[in-house]
Amino acid sequence: MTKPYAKPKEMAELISSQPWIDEALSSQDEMKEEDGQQASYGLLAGMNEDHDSIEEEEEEDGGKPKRRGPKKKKMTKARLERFRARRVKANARERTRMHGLNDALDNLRRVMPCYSKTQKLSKIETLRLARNYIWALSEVLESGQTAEGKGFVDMLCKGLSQPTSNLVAGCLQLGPQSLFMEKHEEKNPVSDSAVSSHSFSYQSPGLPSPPYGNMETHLVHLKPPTFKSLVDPSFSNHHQDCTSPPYEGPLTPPLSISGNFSLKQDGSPDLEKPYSFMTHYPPVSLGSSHGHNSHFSTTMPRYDIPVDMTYDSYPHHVVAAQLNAIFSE
DNA sequence: TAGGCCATCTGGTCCT
DNA sequence: AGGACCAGATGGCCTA
Repeated sequence: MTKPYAKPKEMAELISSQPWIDEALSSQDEMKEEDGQQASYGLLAGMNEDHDSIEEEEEEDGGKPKRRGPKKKKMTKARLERFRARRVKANARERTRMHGLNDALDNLRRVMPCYSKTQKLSKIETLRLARNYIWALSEVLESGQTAEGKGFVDMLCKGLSQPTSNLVAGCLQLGPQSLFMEKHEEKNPVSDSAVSSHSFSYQSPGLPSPPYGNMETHLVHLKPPTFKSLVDPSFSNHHQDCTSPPYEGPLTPPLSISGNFSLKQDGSPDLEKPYSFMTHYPPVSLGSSHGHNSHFSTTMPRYDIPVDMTYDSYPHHVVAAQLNAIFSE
């Protein structure tokens, strides 16, 4: 793509040498007011092109060689008006689109192991942590190990910046109680207790001694409230907070533990390689409770899940539903 | 002050 | 034709 913008210096020269641009710039100011945003150089650059085309026509009159391709029309006042109107509309749409994208990203932040209103993860770190989180949970489900300890934290922090790693590790040091408090009182566990007050610093090799968070701390942190009732049967409906509506959408697409990540040699997910969703899990209801799944390790919480639900079909498809809810807006 | 992050504007491309 | 999506450019804000 060629660079469509006039540099400030070029612009200044244009303005000083071409009175017609003054007029155009004043209409830029109008656009700025209409749009409520800063004026940029694009329109000016575009008009510069038009101006060039006018020059070309003049040159052609002067007998110089014609340039191939369609002639550019002069930027008449009517065309300029239409162009401006189109651009203003397009800008508004683009802003709306980006706001939607940011909202989805915010929803994603809320279901990450460390969510803080005051200390937001950057966009790129949010996506990296989300990738790691899904990967780590999948590993936990596949291996039947507990979601605690250095290994889990290591997986979560893979490829993250040092500050984000500190944030995550700090969050995972909190027990479920703290997370409940955080959820209900909108407190910030990171800045309030884990990081700020203790100057906690996570080093990937050589982690501080346990206890870290466990599976419960992760699941209770998740929304919708289904997760809380899953890990704590006493957590009935009246405990469900109102910060997010319950997810009522379809539980698709289901995730496959082994099929979703191409792993590198060191075991980390290889995002360069495409993966395919495998749809071998039938939709299941989470409402009933007919006993427990004996495949979970003894350190895992006991889940009330239907008997027809197998080990590898249960929690990660809930995670999938969660992700589905996030991105289905 | 440099660098990171972000919001916005913009033109190009693809799709309906 | 118009909208969605994308990537480049730009300037503002913040922090080390």
